[in-house]
Amino acid sequence: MSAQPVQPATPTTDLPIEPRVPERPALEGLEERWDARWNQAQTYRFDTGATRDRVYSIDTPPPTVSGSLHVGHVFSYTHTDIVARYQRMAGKQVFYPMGWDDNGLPTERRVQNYYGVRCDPSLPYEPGFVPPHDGDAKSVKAADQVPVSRRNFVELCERLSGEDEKQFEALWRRLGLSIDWSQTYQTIGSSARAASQRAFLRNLARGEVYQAEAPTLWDVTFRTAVAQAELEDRVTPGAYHRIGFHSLAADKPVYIETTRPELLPACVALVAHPDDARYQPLFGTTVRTPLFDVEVPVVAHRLAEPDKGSGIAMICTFGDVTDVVWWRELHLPTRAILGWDGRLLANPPLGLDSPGGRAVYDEIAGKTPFSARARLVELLGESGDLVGAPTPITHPVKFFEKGDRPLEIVTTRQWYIRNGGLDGGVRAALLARGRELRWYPDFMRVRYENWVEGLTSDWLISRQRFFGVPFPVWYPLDDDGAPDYAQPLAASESSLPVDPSSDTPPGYSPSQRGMPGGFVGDPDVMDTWATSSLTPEIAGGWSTDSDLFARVFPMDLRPQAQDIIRTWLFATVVRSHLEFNSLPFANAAISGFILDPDRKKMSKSKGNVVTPMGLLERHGSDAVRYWAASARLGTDAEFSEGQMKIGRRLAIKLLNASKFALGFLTEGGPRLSPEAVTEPLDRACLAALAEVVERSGAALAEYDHTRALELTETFFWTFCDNYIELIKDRVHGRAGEVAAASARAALGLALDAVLRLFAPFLPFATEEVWSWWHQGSVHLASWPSGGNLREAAAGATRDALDAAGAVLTALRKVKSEAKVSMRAEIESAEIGVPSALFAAADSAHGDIAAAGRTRVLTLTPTNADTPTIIAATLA
RNA sequence: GGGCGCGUAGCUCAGUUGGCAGAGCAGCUCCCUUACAAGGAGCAGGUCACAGGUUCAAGUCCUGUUGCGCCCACCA
Repeated sequence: MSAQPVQPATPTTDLPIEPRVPERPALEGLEERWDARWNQAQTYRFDTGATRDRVYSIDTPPPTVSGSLHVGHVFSYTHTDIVARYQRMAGKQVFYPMGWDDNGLPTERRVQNYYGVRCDPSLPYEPGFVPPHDGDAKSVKAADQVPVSRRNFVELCERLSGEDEKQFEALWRRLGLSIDWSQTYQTIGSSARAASQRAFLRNLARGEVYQAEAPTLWDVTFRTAVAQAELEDRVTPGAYHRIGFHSLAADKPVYIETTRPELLPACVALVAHPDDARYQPLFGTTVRTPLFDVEVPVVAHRLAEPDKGSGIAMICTFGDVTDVVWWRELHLPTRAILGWDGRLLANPPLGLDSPGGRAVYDEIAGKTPFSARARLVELLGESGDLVGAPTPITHPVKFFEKGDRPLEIVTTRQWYIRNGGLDGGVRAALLARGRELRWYPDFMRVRYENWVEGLTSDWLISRQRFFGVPFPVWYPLDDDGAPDYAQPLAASESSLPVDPSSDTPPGYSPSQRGMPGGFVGDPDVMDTWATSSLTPEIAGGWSTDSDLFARVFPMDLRPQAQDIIRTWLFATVVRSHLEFNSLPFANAAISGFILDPDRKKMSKSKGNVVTPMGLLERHGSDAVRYWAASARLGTDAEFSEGQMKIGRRLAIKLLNASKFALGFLTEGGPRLSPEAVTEPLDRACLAALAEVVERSGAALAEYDHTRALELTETFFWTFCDNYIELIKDRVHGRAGEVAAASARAALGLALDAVLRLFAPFLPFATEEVWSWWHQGSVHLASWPSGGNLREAAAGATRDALDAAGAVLTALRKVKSEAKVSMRAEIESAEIGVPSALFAAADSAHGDIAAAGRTRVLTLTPTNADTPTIIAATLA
């Protein structure tokens, strides 16, 4: 994406230079200026020569390019950037790539709507294809979309994604993400397809993927199988229909209650709980289905719930996943009636033989379940088998998360990856991986464990779609032209990526496609998670750049949202566990969501929608980052422009305080010599800062950015409001040159450290100030050293700073109560100081008196907790 | 039905191994301009959801209750 540089940017020196401070420092324009400079200087470029122990690698979430970025993205990507910037300053080479997710249904739909085309893998590639529309083809009906080959479709996708990527990159740059823009990938790109197919082939060779013909949850709109991870329950209205089955063993009908009477022709048994005395006499007998007159057994199973409906249920093939369990465990026959299109099959199922039953089935064949139900309810009413009126209820129904019609269950041949859903050993190993991974916050681990423990099937990775990564396999055709699915023909790894719909398997010629004795390509594509579960491998250059891969894999960090732990995180762990027998990353940082209770009100009154770029322009990027940084990982945060204003104020304060401090460092270059710091107050300030440096760095190393920011911010306000005020007189030289030099050196040392401390949070303001008096970037400077500051403090504690600040507060209170200006002079004051603080306060006596404009200041030890005003006389 | 998280000042939230309840914002009273009015000083404001228990001592640990949010769960 970015041009290749001649050589990696040299980490430039951060030696101080003669400060050049603007007359009126401002935040405006800093984003454009510094983004351009960082880009030009390759500030964030990953050094591909760094050894693994010096590398910190991040498995960045690839945003879906067909969607749009919102404040939630700004929020969580800022958290990651803070980590990246801290690790870089802590001495690591940071591998911080960016991926674009353009694989999957959202992109497929967007390409269709944008260009007016649809993907048809049976078509040949058409070089130079020009789509019928370019920009708005939403009104084009599905039937009028121009069919194109898969390769053409993928090309259009890449073209469209390219536009989105530019906008996304512009936003990330504006936000100040320190991404290495030479490291980008697309999930539908060639290398991602190759990686996805390579991983599949290796799984296949080791027996970790397999095909099975089995009942599968099926979306009738998209006409594709759906995986367990993509399901969601929606509470949906329905109705219990009480229907009588004719019993040969009992003298009256057996009543079941069902919400899906249209599945009556698919009924293969009735089931009740083995302990249910009402139905025990019927176990082992048979009943006949109403209307269809099919003889079915009455069976017992522990999953039948006595208090649900009438306590006895009909088992159909297949109405729900419980039916599948019953069917499998009780070895029942199959009477499928639903087709891939979600309509009832044209022909009645096996065993539906009576002329009367066939006549009824003919009436509903080809109908949707909805209309078949309506007709059957009529017929059941007429025959007297339906008792009373249906009882309306609401109940949870399974949906594809992107679909809007209930899922059906259809028997199909699919590919599965063994993920522990059916294998206790694999499951235990994956649970162990979950414990091996360090989670931030730790309780998110439970979501992983709950999910793995609740798996009921292997991971279904095939989708009956056209756009996506195809399975790199073909099937030999026998002499009758029937495929032999048991003997798939695998592509060679060196040929990847392949498209079996247009490429030819090894050992065959193109003319043998579809011919007896020839071959046919696997028509399906992989689930999008089957590819995005390989982001560490794709970004890290697995099998394409083994040198890079060895330096970055396993990654150090996976940042991601909490709602895709069961999908993205778990799937990535599965693939890495199978391929490398390791975790794909050592740490997982889980972000919370953004809550916006006032969004409606805000939009209404202001008449505009909150877009990320608008926020950045309105408040400044540092301000928005400050808001994001003030929320902890894993915690939902309130969208708060008020918090952004506070961040903005902080950034401006930083500019102004820096301007003040640097004003005293202009002559003869900045003075950062620790030996010059001799005054107790100055030493105390540096001692306090040393502690902040150490605690803040420790917090960032543990992904606790809120703590780090809070520590730094608290120190900074004390620094501005108390320390600077206390030394103002002295730094001007009114207490002599030695005392002035001490203050100036301390100011310089403190400012230097404070800028580094704030750099991960406020990259623009800190870089701006840094440039006033340093060569190079603050973002390539090292994290400040607490030890150096302690050395300059020469054994002092922070007590003098705290004590002097507290006494100064007392003097300010004198003026505040007298309602006079803080500049007003006090003739004389006697302040009682807690004994424990007395020596510390007394050591800064001159500074306090000067800052408090008190001609005669007397400090007296007392037993009170805080300094108290004993006597004061205004001048 | 199971699990996880949360409940602290008007609002948003800190509160570490139990040791005198904190910050910011909002509010109130003041101070204008020699780094900064997108500034500064001061003040006021809490039954730590509720009920038990452990302890010299509980916002913090244990048990239960309750409210809110999220995740999972088997559609008869």
